Amino acid sequence: MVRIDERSREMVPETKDRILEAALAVFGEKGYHNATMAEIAEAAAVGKGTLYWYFPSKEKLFSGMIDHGLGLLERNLMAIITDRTLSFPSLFKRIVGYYLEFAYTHRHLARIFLNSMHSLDGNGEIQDQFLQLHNRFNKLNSELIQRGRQEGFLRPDLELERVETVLAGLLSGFIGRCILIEGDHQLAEETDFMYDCFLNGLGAR
Amino acid sequence: MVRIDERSREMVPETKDRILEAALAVFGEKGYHNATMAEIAEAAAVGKGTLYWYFPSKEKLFSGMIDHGLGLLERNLMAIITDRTLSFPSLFKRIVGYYLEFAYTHRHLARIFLNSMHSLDGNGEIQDQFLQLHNRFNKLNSELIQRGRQEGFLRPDLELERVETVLAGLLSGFIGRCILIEGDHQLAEETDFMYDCFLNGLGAR
Amino acid sequence: MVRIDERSREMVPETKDRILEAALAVFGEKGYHNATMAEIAEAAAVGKGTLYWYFPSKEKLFSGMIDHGLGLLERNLMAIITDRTLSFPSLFKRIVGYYLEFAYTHRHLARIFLNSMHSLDGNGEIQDQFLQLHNRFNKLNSELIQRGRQEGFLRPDLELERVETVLAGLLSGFIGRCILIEGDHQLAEETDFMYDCFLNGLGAR
Amino acid sequence: MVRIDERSREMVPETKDRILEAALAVFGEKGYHNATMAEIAEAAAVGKGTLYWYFPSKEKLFSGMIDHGLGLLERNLMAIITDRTLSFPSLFKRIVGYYLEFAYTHRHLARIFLNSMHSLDGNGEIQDQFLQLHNRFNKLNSELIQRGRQEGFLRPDLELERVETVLAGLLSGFIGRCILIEGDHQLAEETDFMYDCFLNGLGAR
DNA sequence: CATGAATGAGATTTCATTCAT
DNA sequence: GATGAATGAAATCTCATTCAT
Repeated sequence: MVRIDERSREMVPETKDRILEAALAVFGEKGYHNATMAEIAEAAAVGKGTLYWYFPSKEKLFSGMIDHGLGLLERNLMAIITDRTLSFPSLFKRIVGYYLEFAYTHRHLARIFLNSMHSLDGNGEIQDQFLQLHNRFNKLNSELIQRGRQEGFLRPDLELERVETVLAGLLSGFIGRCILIEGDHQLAEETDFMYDCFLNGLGAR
Repeated sequence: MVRIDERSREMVPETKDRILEAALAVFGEKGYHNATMAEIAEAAAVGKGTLYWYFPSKEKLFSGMIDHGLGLLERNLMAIITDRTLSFPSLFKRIVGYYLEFAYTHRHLARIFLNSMHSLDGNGEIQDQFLQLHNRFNKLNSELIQRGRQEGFLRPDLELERVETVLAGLLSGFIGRCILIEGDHQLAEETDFMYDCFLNGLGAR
Repeated sequence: MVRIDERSREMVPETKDRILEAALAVFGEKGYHNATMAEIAEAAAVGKGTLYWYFPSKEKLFSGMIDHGLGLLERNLMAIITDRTLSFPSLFKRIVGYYLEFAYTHRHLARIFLNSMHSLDGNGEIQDQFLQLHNRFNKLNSELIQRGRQEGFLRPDLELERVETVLAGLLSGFIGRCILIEGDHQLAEETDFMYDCFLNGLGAR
Repeated sequence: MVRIDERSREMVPETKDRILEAALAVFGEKGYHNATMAEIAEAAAVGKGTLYWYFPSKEKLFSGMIDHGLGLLERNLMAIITDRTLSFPSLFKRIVGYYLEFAYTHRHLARIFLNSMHSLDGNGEIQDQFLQLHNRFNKLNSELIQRGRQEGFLRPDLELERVETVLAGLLSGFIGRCILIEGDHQLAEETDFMYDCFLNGLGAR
């Protein structure tokens, strides 16, 4: 009659969401170390102890928030890239456009994502998580590039890694602008520009 | 620009350098928050109190270290860009090549530099310093781009800001690789590739 | 002595027993402070809130558990000592034998009992309870000793308190061994030895 | 010129002693868990942080205090037992007398020592330390017993372990009285009584 | 100039207890 | 009667900073 559930605590999804939202806001605003659990609790309108009912440590809360937030980005990008009906130009624009749109609508997450690449802020486990995350996104970008090659849009002689670096750099640059510059962005134009730039460069003629 | 208001604090340059080196090593290895003044003091082989003779706070030490380290990069880039005898292709390669070489030989600094772009690590004052730093580097890049335009190497119709973003993104991508990937890099090749990519893109034909 | 002032709290005896058993197991295994109400609830297969239906606080649960567990020991020892048909040697062996047997079959309780003597674990109220408990057991031991005296088995010149101390010490030593040493003990032999030791000492001849 | 001592922090013996004294007083009064670092700091008239300059954790402070305090007892008992000029009766009385005297003058330590035998208060490492401590004292007692045997004062047929248990029990009983009962004790008389009791028992004749 | 023992504000974390369901 | 999500007081511990020497 009484069931002991030693696996996981009973959780109220609504509360968990409030905590994740608050964590995103506070971590995104002040960074991992400058954010305090007290602030997050206040932002989530729960007691400090409640945070620990849902996440065993500050670290896991941060990491859970990352998974929660960037999981959406990853899944959506996955959905786009596995759509085999899109030709490379459309695919590129869909992917890059979604990156930008996501950055635009989730600035906090985007900032954390950019920071995470070379950051030493967190501790070992968080670093690991970020490393794996970047590997997954890189693999996704790599897939995009290979589609471009197969369809003959990209120079076939180039080392894959270098092309990945170019794409990652461009994304990082433009996502960074979405974060830094307030006001609205012409995402579609920006995307077209990136496509043009990626394929044809910025040289005259 | 030269301030002489650190009134009567007598300093031994040798000691100050040791501290700056130690700060670079420790901050570069562990990040701002995970580094402790005790560690830096030990690495510099001075007492903790001595750090405070030379720098009034952890924050100022960090910021002083940045100025010290990236000042060299900035001055050398300045020297290159003010050389009006170089044509755009040489200029581009000299600038970009020096960025990469610097990143390669000063990994800690390069990592801190990349982190700093979107980081929330430090507090307000450090953020400000980083903002100004990035503005200066961006101005420098902007200068390079405008030389390219004037000499007719770059499409004249493009918004300057976008081109800046592309250049910054490419640099960020390739500097990131210098940091992440151990072993030696073919910096000259990499530079040529970036030039090619920047002007002609990666599209077939 | 029987109080009926726990007014209208309706309790299911079966549940209360499960809680007491669980409390004994957990407190006995980890001590008062290292045991948590959550653990006890889980061990009892009830919700945390249920503990508070039966006991108003952790402290009272602990203290209730002591009464419940050691009450049995006390009542049985009482039954033995009030048996006026036994001569001192039999009485001593019955009493001591029962102490050892009880310690052997209720290690957790025995450990708690031994700890309690000089422990500072709980707070004031628990200390008081332990003090009274030890006074009662001491009175019981005292009774045994006086029977020995009356029947001429013990030296009549000795201060009662000292003899009590000797008996308590011996019990504490041998009960401690029951707890520390796994495997089976020859309780009957041990009891005989204690009797011999108590009366004749361990000196040669 | 500058020596980096990575082994251990520079410590002021006077301060360390104040801390150890304070720790003894507070732990001895309230037990491990009920004592707080804040209280100990206040009792030692130092800042909370200073405790951590001298001891890396509450646990190590406790454990350091034990070593410091009981080390004296152990060394002095060792000195007595290695004196081969003493015959068993004198040796026994010197040893037991010193135990009692120590308990009498260091009640806090004695209480902690008695508690420690079966306590579950501390955590794993502290338990280990106590285990080793008790083993060492037991070995010492064992040595005393064997001297008694060799010199023909003790029955040769008895199992050593049982005799150890008797001695430990007696000590525990009488040390316990020193702690519990205020006012002065006739330590010499008590010692003589223990000797008598140990050798001849308390039986009539 | 240099030192490092001392400090205490502030952070994370635990857990007995409550109460709406 | 029973539950377990929620709470917050209180504890441990860190570390930038100070200051007497």
